[in-house]
Amino acid sequence: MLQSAPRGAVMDANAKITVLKRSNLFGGLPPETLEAGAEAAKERKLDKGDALFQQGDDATTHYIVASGRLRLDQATPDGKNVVLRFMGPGDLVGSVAVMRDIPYPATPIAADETRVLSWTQARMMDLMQAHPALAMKAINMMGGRIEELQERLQQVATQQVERRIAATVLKIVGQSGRKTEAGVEIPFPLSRQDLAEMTGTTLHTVSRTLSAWIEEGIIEGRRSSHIVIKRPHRLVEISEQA
Amino acid sequence: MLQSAPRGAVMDANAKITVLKRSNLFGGLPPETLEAGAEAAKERKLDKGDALFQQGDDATTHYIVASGRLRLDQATPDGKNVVLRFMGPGDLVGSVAVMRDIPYPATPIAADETRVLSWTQARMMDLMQAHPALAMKAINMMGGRIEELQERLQQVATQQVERRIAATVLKIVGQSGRKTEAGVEIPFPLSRQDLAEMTGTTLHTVSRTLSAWIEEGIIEGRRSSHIVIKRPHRLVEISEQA
DNA sequence: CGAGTGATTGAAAGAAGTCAAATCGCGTGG
DNA sequence: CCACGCGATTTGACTTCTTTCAATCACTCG
Repeated sequence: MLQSAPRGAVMDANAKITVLKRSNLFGGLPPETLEAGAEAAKERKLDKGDALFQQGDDATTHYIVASGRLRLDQATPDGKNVVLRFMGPGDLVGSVAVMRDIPYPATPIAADETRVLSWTQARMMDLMQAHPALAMKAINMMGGRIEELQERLQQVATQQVERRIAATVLKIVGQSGRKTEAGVEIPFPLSRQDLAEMTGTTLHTVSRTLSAWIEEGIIEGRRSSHIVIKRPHRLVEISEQA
Repeated sequence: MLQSAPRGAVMDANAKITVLKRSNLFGGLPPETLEAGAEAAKERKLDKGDALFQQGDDATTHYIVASGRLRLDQATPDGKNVVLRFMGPGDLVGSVAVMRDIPYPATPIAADETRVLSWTQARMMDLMQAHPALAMKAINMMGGRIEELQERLQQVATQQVERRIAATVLKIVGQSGRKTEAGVEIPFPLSRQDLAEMTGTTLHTVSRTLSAWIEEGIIEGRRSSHIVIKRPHRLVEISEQA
């Protein structure tokens, strides 16, 4: 029926509205705002490893993650890489750059098969004009991002590596953890390299640290692509240790 | 005349407008917006070392620095301290917390004698309602803060200490440097401890690093409260060195 | 089964932190 | 005006944490 729908599009209007309800930008707004937002949205599917856009591209589009997971990578001038954050359903991607009219400062890569909704700058402007609460939500969202960055800066600036890794794992667990029989599982692939680039260390140090945790029974066995935490409380202790 | 003006208030309406013109929030907005903003503003003077408010306080007030310099300190749960940034004339203080309705996440301390303008949450809301461009500017300001934090996170996560110190000194020079006969001067007191807390290192390492720079003739002599950079270009090299 | 990618681990080097002590500069009070 | 005391700074010696370098290993995919 919808001949113009992008390849791989499978979400109907209700599914889109459900996604928007969970999002930082539309969450808590009245139904007519959600409907207007859903109507204006396009859908796009990314396979694991695909980039949503490239760092340095002109920022023309707002995105919200519908399902799956994006890893936001920032390449440094000297060829290293920093993982700014992982983003899951409901998270806004690209909006800060679009609103400031600067190039995208990082590249979002699908950590798993991922679906996103998108709005052009113009459409989002119209939406914000028609629904002023959206602008307030945008401010709120950006404030949350600032808070998060300040916390990470503080961690990287003052804490030792093991604490940072513990805190990072716990944050991801808090955002995306799934309870299983064995413990809490991180439901998407998270490599040692990823953790290293999130915590500002090397994959070697991460590997050693996780090996020690496995030894201690804090997390589950080796070389499985999904990390399982068996003793979250112990991780909390590590993340708070003086 | 103005019996209700706070102690130490010395700015007339024009002086306030001049400050607003230079600010991130009001800069570039039409004269009537500036006038409305200036009219709604209160003034406050801080002596060196005074706190504008305390981390953890309810965020009820927006501030803009009129003159002087504030150091934004964040105390960590384990008793350390991180300097989030220095703020000078035109910079907004506290607004992120006010708009998100969360406690102030840090304490701004006057690094020197400092004057600020302030608006209650309600007054600022009225202003934003009456002048929609203000909300857009607020979004822009927050975006800039996010960018800055991402850059610092990247630095702390990937660069060695000397590079970070060099980059930090250069950033401060870019924001506040004054040219003198001897070189570029940072016109407010900046201790080794301050630099350490900005770069995530110890005052010992900062002291050693600056001593080496003095040795090399990059900056000026020791134990003077205002740092003078004699060879900025060399500092740029250090901040970019692989 | 072989290649390739990611992970693990040992050994050595290096960067920065900790501990400790001396020094300097400045303001205070005699 | 000068001695005293305090806080900031400098510096040396040592320790520790991380990284770097180098192999090896495990698992997955073709």
